[in-house]
Amino acid sequence: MLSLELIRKDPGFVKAAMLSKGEDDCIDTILELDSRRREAVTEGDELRAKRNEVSRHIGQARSSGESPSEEILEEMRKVGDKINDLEETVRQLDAEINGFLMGLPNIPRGSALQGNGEEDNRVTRSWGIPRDFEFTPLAHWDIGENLRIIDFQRGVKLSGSRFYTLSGYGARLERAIISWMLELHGRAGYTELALPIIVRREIMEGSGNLPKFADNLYHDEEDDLWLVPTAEVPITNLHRDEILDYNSLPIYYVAHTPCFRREQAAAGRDTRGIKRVHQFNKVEMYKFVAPEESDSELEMLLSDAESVCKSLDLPYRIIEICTGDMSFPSAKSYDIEVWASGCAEWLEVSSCSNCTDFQARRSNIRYRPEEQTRPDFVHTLNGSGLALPRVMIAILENNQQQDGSITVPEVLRPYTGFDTIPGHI
RNA sequence: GGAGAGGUGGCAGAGCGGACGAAUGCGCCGGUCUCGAAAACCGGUAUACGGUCAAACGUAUCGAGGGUUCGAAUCCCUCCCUCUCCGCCA
Repeated sequence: MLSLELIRKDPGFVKAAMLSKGEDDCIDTILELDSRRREAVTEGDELRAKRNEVSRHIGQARSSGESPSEEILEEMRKVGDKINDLEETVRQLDAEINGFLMGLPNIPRGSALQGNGEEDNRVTRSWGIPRDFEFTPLAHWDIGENLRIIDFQRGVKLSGSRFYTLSGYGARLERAIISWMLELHGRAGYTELALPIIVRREIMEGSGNLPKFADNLYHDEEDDLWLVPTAEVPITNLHRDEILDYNSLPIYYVAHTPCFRREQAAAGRDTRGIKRVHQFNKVEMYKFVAPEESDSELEMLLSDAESVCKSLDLPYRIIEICTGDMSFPSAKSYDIEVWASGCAEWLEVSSCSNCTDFQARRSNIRYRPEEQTRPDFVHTLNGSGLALPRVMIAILENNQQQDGSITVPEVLRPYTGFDTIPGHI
């Protein structure tokens, strides 16, 4: 959520920022509603001040035996009605203003790449060299079926299209990767969390997923509970309505959760394999930091995500996301894409974002810059570390051998308990 | 799911229609005393909005929302949450 104060103070700047994110401009409407709201609030406050005073006098008079005149009581009744009317007006205006504010994306960082859409994103650097194959590498959907480690049909049988089942070595490999990632980030200073993955409506609002992106979410109508599309959602709200101690920042968290996405908008895209599915596992890193640290913390977060790719020996490139392609809550983002030899594609395995104070405002997460000072909103950052299906794809496709077997990356072996997934069943 | 109890400031805990943003204690901050510390004593110690150069000041907030009343932390209704007991169940 954007600060109303900022919109009042510098509407031109906010308008330009919204435009760079491809957003329609409703700033003038907000300002208009806001000034009406403030008028009503002021009038209400004045009437209440009057009522408080008169009531005080009535109380004092009563205690010395006098009884108040019916005229005054009648007048105060009217004042009370007027106050109620004004309160209702303020409530309505609040709801309207809030509706607009909740629909506005975050303002990009000054250092963010300018651009209109995906085509303007920039590859900033890359690491590793895609392996040279002496045979034609298979895509993971073929590997998965050949080795009986990914079962597409039975996933569909259970839950419909875009669901799959891992079995045997496949399930064990994924579990091993998750454990290893959590340990890796744990050693880097991230505190591990195990979280609820169905959450209340306002939790989704706090992270920025609602009200705008309801289409992408699974929803339990009976209790108005929502399945999380990423651990970012519950972690953001972990410190909701809190004032964090001035010396407690930065706070680093890491969590593994299943993620649920309806992918309505992507109907028909990437229907093969496990690249784009409705339910997947992800390890997510998250930071709560002081505002002046968030730029450098983003670089560190990115480097923590990169370290996962490096350890797994997966060739990757870093994409700087331009303003027009940036996600709703983000002020600056990098994606990490790993190379998958079989489907011959760069796969997005991580997105690292600085959300500045956008989620902190929505979730009311503050800190004290110093002892005895006024609280201010924290900055939040999130980054996948990493998304499991695509890491699985890259490992299977890049590490496949001529005989059909898969070599397990060195670092995972203590976690898998096996070095190779055999090529023949 | 049933029955009962309860939700008040950083914490504990009083207040149950007017003088209550809220006693008291603890904690925390500042001071006096001390070579220093402890103890003791004195003072301060919420958040949001409006206001202002800054203040003063005004308004709101005692789980949330509604109601009664000139006036609600206090009375009434609805909802949420916590605890205890019973039932059911990984």
